[in-house]
Amino acid sequence: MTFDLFDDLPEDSAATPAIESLADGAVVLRGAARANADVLLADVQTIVARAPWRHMVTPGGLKMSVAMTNCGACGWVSDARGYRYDAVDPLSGQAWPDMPASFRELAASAAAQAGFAGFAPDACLINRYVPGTRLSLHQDRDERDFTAPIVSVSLGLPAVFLFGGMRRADKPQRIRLAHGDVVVWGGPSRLAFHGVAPLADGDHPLLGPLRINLTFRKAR
DNA sequence: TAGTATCC
DNA sequence: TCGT
Repeated sequence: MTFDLFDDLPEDSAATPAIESLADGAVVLRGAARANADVLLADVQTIVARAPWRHMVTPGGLKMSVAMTNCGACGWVSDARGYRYDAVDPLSGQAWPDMPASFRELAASAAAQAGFAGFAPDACLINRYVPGTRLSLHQDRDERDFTAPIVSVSLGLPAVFLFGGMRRADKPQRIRLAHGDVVVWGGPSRLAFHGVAPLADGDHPLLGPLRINLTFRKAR
């Protein structure tokens, strides 16, 4: 029997190519974070113990549906004053938790596989999605230096990632991201509009009804 | 990047 | 305008 090797692959580990190209400078690394997912998730729990999940408020005064926290030298924050990176967690008045080695190593390895050698992120935004929550189309443009890529790690429930172009009006590609998938975008696509479609219901073996996303940036 | 109205 |  020729296909025995594929019979037991879980649904989120389809026999797709390891690397898929989305655009110039943008790739999906299928399953790149799967092997270390348990370590990554344990590290998320440690971070959340010190920097709890919170729903940030946009400059327009609306509460975001996705819960967030950060680790690293600086963290992305949004409030009535706007979007920015801050070395201090406004909830605790303390520095954000250190970025774990598991995070740094995964981010650097994924970036290198995508053609961005030497990626050393100083910020990791951690997003928690429950079914029904979404992130509408936006650009990551609060960083000081756009030469470094963005590295985005998907854990838990699958999501539809929206990857657009340089103009908000550009029709986004819809990319299904499963547990362990990593997206890297940089260079020509560094400022591409992107977002996440409303999360579908589901129950993940490790996370239950949750999706957790790690987004690594070089903010300063 | 304040605050609000409105729409895809 | 990383929101509804």
